[in-house]
Amino acid sequence: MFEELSKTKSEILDAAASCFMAMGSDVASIDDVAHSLGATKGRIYHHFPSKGALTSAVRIRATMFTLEAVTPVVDSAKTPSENFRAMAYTHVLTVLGTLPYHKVVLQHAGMRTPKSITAHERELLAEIHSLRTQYEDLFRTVVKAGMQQQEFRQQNLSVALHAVLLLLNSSVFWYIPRDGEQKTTRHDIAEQLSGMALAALA
Amino acid sequence: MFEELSKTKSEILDAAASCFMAMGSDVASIDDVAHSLGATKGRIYHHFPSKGALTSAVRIRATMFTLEAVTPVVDSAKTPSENFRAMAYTHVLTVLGTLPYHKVVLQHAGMRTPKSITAHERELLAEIHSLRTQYEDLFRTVVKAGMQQQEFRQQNLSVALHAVLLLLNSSVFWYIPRDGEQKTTRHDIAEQLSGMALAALA
DNA sequence: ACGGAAACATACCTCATAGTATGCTTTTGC
DNA sequence: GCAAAAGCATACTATGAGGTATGTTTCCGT
Repeated sequence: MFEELSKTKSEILDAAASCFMAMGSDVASIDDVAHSLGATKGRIYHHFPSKGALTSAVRIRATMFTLEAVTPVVDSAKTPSENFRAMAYTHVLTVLGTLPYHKVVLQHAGMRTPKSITAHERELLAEIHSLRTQYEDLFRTVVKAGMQQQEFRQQNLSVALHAVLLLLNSSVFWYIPRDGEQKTTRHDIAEQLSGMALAALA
Repeated sequence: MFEELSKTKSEILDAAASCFMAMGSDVASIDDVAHSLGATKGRIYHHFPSKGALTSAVRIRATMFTLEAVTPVVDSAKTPSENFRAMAYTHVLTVLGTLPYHKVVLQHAGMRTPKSITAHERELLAEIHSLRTQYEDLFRTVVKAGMQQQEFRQQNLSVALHAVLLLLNSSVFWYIPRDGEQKTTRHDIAEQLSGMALAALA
């Protein structure tokens, strides 16, 4: 399940994510990704069987980033409010650190499966769905607990969950990494967005 | 500027928006749109010079829907909180009523200009940017006033604005129009999301 | 050092799709 | 009623991009 990713595969994924972020994963061609690496198609098709598999790998890794970062911050001893705030803050900070990957994820948000698809790609899409569900459940559990303990307002859980998660991802749509990139800036954004998300629930 | 849209043009735009929503505006072909109308490419290319012009027309109309719906609800006599809540509610309700159009808009959110582009398409993209800026300013003004009058929390305006607007659009990603479609459902969603957006600011 | 496998590059094929050129049908203006 | 323009279908072209087959180099184990 958790494939070991070699150095070159990681490089290819980084380049693919950047290209897909800039041009859109449907518009950007394999040649574009290869050219951004100073290479040719052969290198990419040696490691990935198809373009769909490549984009799926990017989306899987994106969810991995946030999943591995947010999971350990959940502390069953703390209150739902405290947990949610810490999770939200970590989420935003992680997303801002791996921006291209998550921009690809949001490009495919709420889309149907592509026109033609192989069996292998179907498995990858199923894995993506599984990972995203697993990650969403992380927040769903906390939000649900918060509502039951009267810390959060009583309202439709799914609607509130998706709304809050999208609010936390809002920076993906406009954030542009600066050259002299201070951690304080990302910190401020993560602080503000997590605060807004918490307020939207409470 | 405000082109009169004939009956057939409106039909084509509706079909295009539905196809683009289902398959993605890059994946769906002109033939797909034409086939969903029971027609052929000739009909579409007679009314729109290129595919880029068609998608731009969809995006323009999407912004028009919300712009024309939300603008009249702003009442300078009311408080920023009251104004924002009414605007947010109207926004969500309008979006849910013209869902395919807004799904196309969000597909293109935060994307660079396509690879090759004509002069006419450049004008359309400029018009899209102008309309969206005009619409965002509608909310920006209210949110800014709310911060100055201490009704809203003091925080970065642009970050808060984009976060709240995306929260209000969150339903686009998961909402599926039901067959026996009660207005109450849409009303509930709009009520909840506008309430969450207001709480995120206050 | 050497055989073989991995890691690429190169050249080519194939096909979907945006766009065009043309012809037919219907409506409209006078 | 008739010419002319609008509305649309059909057939075709052209090109970009996904994918493959094969050659070439680098790396590694023994």
